[in-house]
Order: sequence, then C-alpha cells, then structure tokens
Amino acid sequence: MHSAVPARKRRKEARPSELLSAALTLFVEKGYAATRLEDVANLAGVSKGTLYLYYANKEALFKAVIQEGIVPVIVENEEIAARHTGSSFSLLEKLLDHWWNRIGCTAYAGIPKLMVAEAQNFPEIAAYYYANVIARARALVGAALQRGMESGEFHRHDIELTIDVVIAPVLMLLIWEFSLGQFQNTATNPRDYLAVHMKLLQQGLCVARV
Amino acid sequence: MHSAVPARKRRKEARPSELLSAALTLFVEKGYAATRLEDVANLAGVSKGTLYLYYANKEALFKAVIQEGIVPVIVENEEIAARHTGSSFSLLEKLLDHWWNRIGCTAYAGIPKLMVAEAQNFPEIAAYYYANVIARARALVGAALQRGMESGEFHRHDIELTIDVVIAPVLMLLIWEFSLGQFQNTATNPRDYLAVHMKLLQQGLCVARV
Amino acid sequence: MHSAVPARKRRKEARPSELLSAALTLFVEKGYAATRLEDVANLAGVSKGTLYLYYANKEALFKAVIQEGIVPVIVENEEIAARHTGSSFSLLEKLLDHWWNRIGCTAYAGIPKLMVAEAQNFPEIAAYYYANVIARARALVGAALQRGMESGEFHRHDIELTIDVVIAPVLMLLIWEFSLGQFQNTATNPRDYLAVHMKLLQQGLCVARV
Amino acid sequence: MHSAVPARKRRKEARPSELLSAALTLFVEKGYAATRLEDVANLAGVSKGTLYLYYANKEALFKAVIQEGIVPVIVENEEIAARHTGSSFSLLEKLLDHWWNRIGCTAYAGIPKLMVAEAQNFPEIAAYYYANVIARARALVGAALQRGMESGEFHRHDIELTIDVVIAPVLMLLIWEFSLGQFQNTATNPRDYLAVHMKLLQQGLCVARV
DNA sequence: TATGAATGAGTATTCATTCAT
DNA sequence: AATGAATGAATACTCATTCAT
Repeated sequence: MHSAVPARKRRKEARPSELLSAALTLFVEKGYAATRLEDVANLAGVSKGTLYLYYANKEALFKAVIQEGIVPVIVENEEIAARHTGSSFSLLEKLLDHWWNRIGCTAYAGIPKLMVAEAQNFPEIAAYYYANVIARARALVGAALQRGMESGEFHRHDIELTIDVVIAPVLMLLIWEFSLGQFQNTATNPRDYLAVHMKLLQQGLCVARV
Repeated sequence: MHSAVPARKRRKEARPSELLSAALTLFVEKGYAATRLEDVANLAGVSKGTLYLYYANKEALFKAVIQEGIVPVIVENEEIAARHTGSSFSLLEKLLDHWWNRIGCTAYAGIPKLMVAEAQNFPEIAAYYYANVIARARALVGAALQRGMESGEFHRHDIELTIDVVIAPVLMLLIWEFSLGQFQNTATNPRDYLAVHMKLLQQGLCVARV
Repeated sequence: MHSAVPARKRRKEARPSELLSAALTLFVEKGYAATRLEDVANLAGVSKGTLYLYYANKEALFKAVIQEGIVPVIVENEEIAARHTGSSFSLLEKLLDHWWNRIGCTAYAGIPKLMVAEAQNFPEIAAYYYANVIARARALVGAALQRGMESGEFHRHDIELTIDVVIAPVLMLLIWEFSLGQFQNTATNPRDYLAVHMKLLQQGLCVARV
Repeated sequence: MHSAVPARKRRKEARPSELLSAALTLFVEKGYAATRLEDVANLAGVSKGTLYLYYANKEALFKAVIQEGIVPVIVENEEIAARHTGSSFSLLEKLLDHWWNRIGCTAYAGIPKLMVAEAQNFPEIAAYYYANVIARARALVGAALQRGMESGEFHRHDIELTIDVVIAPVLMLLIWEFSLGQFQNTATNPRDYLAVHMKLLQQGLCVARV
C-alpha cells in the first residue's frame, strides 16, 4: 500500500509535452501516415483515449509537434544577430552553433526531415513552417551576408543563392541523419561535418587578406 | 527488330513503364502511404487488377520505381569519369552536368525526396539505394577530389567530409523542390543555384594560382 | 420542515430532478444513442462523475426519465374518471384536458416520441411504459366509451378499435411536434387541432338527438 | 466443381436493393445510431467493404432508404386522384387503400416510424421527406376534402386541421406497429382498425342524407 | 491479359464508465 | 459528495489484395 504505482496517474501538466515527444519520435521514425496514434499514446505511457483529451485528432497532434520547439530557436537567433558586433563570418558561426545546440543535437533534430517528407500532405503546416522557420532563418543569414559583402569581408555573390548554399548543408545534415544516413556504414560525425562546411564557406566567401 | 510489332504487343510491353511513371508521380506527390494503387492504375490508364499482373504488391511497385531510372545514370557517370582527362574540377562539373540532365530536369527528380521520406519504412530498399546510388556517387566524387588534391589542384581536406559538402547542395536542391520549395514565393532557378554552388566550390577547393 | 434547510443540502436533493430534466431534454432532442452523458451533466450544471452518483448508467437514467412524470398523470385521470358524473363525452373531454395540461404543454410532451423511437431497443422499459401508461389510458377511455354506448349516448362500435381512434390523434400530435412537425411551415395550433378532433369525435360517436 | 456456391457472387445489379432492404430492416428495428453497417452488410449477404461500393457512408445509405419506396406511391396516388370521378369520400377510401397495399403491408411500412425517430438528427432528410411525402399526401387529402365540402357531401371544417385528423390515425397505425404496439398482448388488426377509422370519418365528415 | 466486384484487416475516433483525489 | 483525468471497447471507413469472369 506504500508506493504501489497507480494505474492511473494524473498529470495534466506534463501530458502535452510527453505526448508531443512521443509523437515526434514516431512521426520522424515512421512518417505521418504509418504512425499509429495508439503507439504514440503507449510510448507516452497513456491510453489512446487520453491522447484525445489533449489533441483533437492526428493532424492537430502533427501541427503541435511541428510548431513546438523550433520557432523559439529562431527567435533566439534573431536576438543573437541583433546583439552581434564582431565579424560577419563569426556571426554565421554563432548562428550555426546555436542552431546545433538547440536543435541539431536534441530530439527536435528530426523535424526538418519530417517536414520535408510531409510538406505535400500538409500544405497549411508547411506554409507555416516555411514562413516561421525557413524564411526567418534565411533572412538572418541574408543579413549577415549582406553586411559582410558591404564591409568587404565577403566576396560579392547573389545573396539569395548564397543563402541556399550556406543553409543547405546544415539542413541536409539533419535530413540525412534521419533517412539514408542510417545506411552509411561509417557515420559522419556531425561536428566534423559542420566544421568542414564552415571552413569551405570561409574560403569561398571571405576575401583573402594578403 | 522490325518495327512491325503489333500495337497490342507494344502496348503490353509499355505497360510496366506507364505504371512506373504513374507510380513515381504519385509517390513523389503524396508519399508512399498516401498513394492509392487505384489512383496509380487510373493514371496509367489501366484497372486496379492489371497493376497486379505486373507488380506483386505495393512494395514491389515502390522498389521498381526506385531501382528504375537512377542507377543507369550512375553507370554513365562512372564511364564519364573513366574517360576524363582534364582538370579535376572540370570533372566535377561534367558529373554534375550529366546528373542534372538525366535526373534533375526529368521526372526522376522526385526520387531523392521520396527515398529520404520513406527510408525508415523500407530499410531494404534504402540500403539498395544507398549502395547503388549514394555510395557510387560518393566514390566518383571522392576519386575526383583525391586526384585534385594529389595534383595540387585542390586544398587538402578530409575526403569523406568534403564529399558531403560537394554532394549535399545538389541533393538538397531536388529534395527542396519537391517539398518546402513549393512554399517559397520566389522559386530559386536550379541552374543559377548550381552555378553558385560550383563557384563557391571552386573558390573553396582550388588552390589559387598566383 | 423548517425552511432553514442549508442551501447545499437543498441543492443536493434537487440534483436528481435537474439531471432528469436535462436528460429528458436531450434524449427527446437527439434520441437515446446520440445523447452524450457529458452533455446531460453539463446541462444540469454538474460534472460527468456526479451523474453516476445518482444513476448507475445511461440506461438507468433513461428508465428514470420515462418512469418519472407520466405515471402520476394517469393516476390523476383515474381519479377524475372515478369522480365523474356528467355525460360520457364530457368525461372524454375532461381526460383529454387534464392530459394536455399536465403533459402536452410541459417538458414531458417529448416522452411519447422518445418512447416510440426507442421502444425496440429497450423492451423492458417499453413494456413498463405500455403497462403503466398506455394500457391504463386505454382502460380509462374504454370505460368511458362503454358507458356511453350502454347509455345510448354513443353509437355502438368495437371498443378496442374505437379506443385507438380516440387516442391516436392525441398521441400523434405530440409525436409530430417533436419530429416532422418541425418542418411544417405553418405549425398547427395544438388546441385547435384537439378541438377539431373532439368535434369530429362527437359527430362520429354521438347519436344525433333529433 | 459443379454448382459449388461461389464465395464471391457478382451481382452489381441486385446489390443496391438488397442492401437497401437490409438497411431498412435494421434501421427500423434498432434506430439509425444503433445499426452497425457490418450487420447491414451481413444481412444483405455481403461484406462491409461491398456496402461502401454502393453507398458512400452511413448517412447516404439512410437517405437512400428513405427516398426509395415511398415517393413513387405518392405519385401513384396523385394519378388516382386525378382520374377519380365518384364521391369524395370514395376517393379518400381509394387513396387509403392504395397506400395500405403499397406501403402499409410491405417492408416499407417501417419508414414512418424511422423517419419520426430520426427527424431531429437528419433535418435535411426530414425536410425532404416532409416536402415529398407528407406535404403531397396532405395536398391530396386536402383537395378531396375541399371537393367534398364544396359539393355539400362533407360538413364544413377547417381544411388543414381536418387533414390532420384524417391522416394521423393512418400514420399512427404504422408508427405503433413498429414501436409500442409490440407490447400490446392483443395486436390490433390493421384492416379492422382502418375500417373503423373510415367509418368514424364518414360519420364525422358526411352530411347525413335524410 | 484485363477487368472491377468483392473482401476484410487495420486505424482514427467517440464516449460510457471508472476511480484517485 | 463532487470532480475530471484516464481508460478501452466499439464502430465507421479505407484500401491493398484477390479472383471469377
């Protein structure tokens, strides 16, 4: 009678994030359609019915998974950029670093792959994601590039295209990790990969100081 | 070898590729799970039952879609590399160019995104794809990089990581086009994007000739 | 018997009838199956759990709704008949009048339609309703008809069938009001309808006094 | 190998009416909500999936059940009225007779009770039923009454209310039969019931010919 | 070969009921 | 007594697959 684990735990506060975490895991692992809500509930340690107390349906759960977690990091990076004073290249490094610590090495790392896989099926959510994550990240990088080109720190290139080249490998890293990367026998070390990316970027972008 | 093959026969032999083409379209557009075989059959202009005369089941159709089309291009690129004589950078350009003409601007362009989205659900197919497409493409790029570094044309970097940095933007371009790229209001021009990619690559990789 | 009963206590005793009233409203409006107990509880201003303190389950609540309310009116009509002294037709008028005042123009008016709709699903309750409402009402009307025929006031007809003809329009009125009557653009006035019913009945039943 | 009953019978033509008939039976017996589509399918001798080949969903099946069967009878009665030449009362008799033969003693007899029970849950269908069955039946009876009153055959009464009094017992008979009538130990004989109804109607309506 | 009617396993969702607080 | 979080049985509906024609 002491601390017998109660069959029915009451934890209204904690439920949403437990469910979201379980849903993220399974959505990333199996994709939206192949994820059974009962499995999500079980992984979160509750029954099917309980899930519906917190999320109206599967799509609502999916939306919550996407909206949660990444947007705050963009906000933080916007603040980092606003406060930055050093070289433009070091700003790019800071932004990348923050993204990695808050997304890349956390459970949220699977979201980009999930969003890419399901974009066509959830245009509304994809549009939201594009506007609130992608577009804002691009604006941040674009501003840093602009600043660097104006100060003579960077070579001049088309800004939009350069943004793509800067961001793509970072996104690709995460997408890869949750898809075909699993079949690579020698897994790439993400930190090394990013280091090389930055190194090449530096050589490609920065005007050599003779 | 005459061209007097009866229309009916020709039709019959064309069926698989009509089905494959329809399946590719829908798999890319909706994902594996959300694609209904009846829709595939209708798009190919046959009945549901007919599809089963050619492919044992949905998974077999998916395998065929993936296996078809891309592997031959890798073979062609291997031949291009074997015959190549100029600079290592120009080899990279040739390989990219061929890939673009045979995949990037064709219906097969959607396969990378499809494979990324479904890799976890079809480990066997993903492994096949990894071994026959990814690994071989990496080997080609790796050999070109190795050659360039040995000849002094390229800076020395870790080969594996550099391969990632070379390939990632190319893959990303296609993945993007079939996912979140749809929500970008100013669509990136793929050729411009690739040109910038190569330009940065050149600046990052190549030793400056004073 | 003081009126100093504490508010809380009074509230508690009122619960069952508040629940019954809410249940009657919703059962009549939506039918048994489509009525959610949570809605009943909410309409009664209590929580779902509280409902179960008073009624063991949905069926028990349904039984209580049916048993409550109508049986007492039959008892009252039996007393009216016992005390009656005038013409047999005026007794029929009195019985109808009482029924109308105690059922027809109250919230209980919906019960006949509800009982008709659910009779097959709840044979036990339907049998109870038949025995305690229908059969006793028929006996009352039958006795009045018998008396009138014996006294020469009414034409002679088969009693049982005549009972049907007398009662049917009255029941129909209520059933209609809670079903298809809602779609009639010119709603029938119930009092006028009953007046015509009685008029025709008089003409059909009563021997003309030349 | 001779006439082994095929597990899968192909009978596209016959299916809809078989399904409709099974659905009518169960909807009338259990009500809309309590009827399981699998039971409907089984009663029709097919599987769940087959039902969906013919009706998009439960509601569509319900609609089809209601729309089927009764409307044609109204049309027939309209033709009977148009061709009629004798007394107005004999027209009423003809209309009733036809209704009884085509609805009252067939499987469609359960529809009025079904419609009454579900009217609130399917306002759209109820409105359709009201417009195409009830309103047209009332118009027919109303015209007969009007004609009789104008010719001096009938007493003058308010037409609308008299329509109610004429129709109500006929509807009530069927509603009763499929609900509480089941609990009556001495089942009323429908034909006798209708005969008394007409008799009383005649006495109530018709001007005595001295 | 080709068809498309038929099947039934599988899943999202609802809601009566329970029970710890 | 009262609450409302949690449960899980039940059912509508989908769609890959089969098979008689």
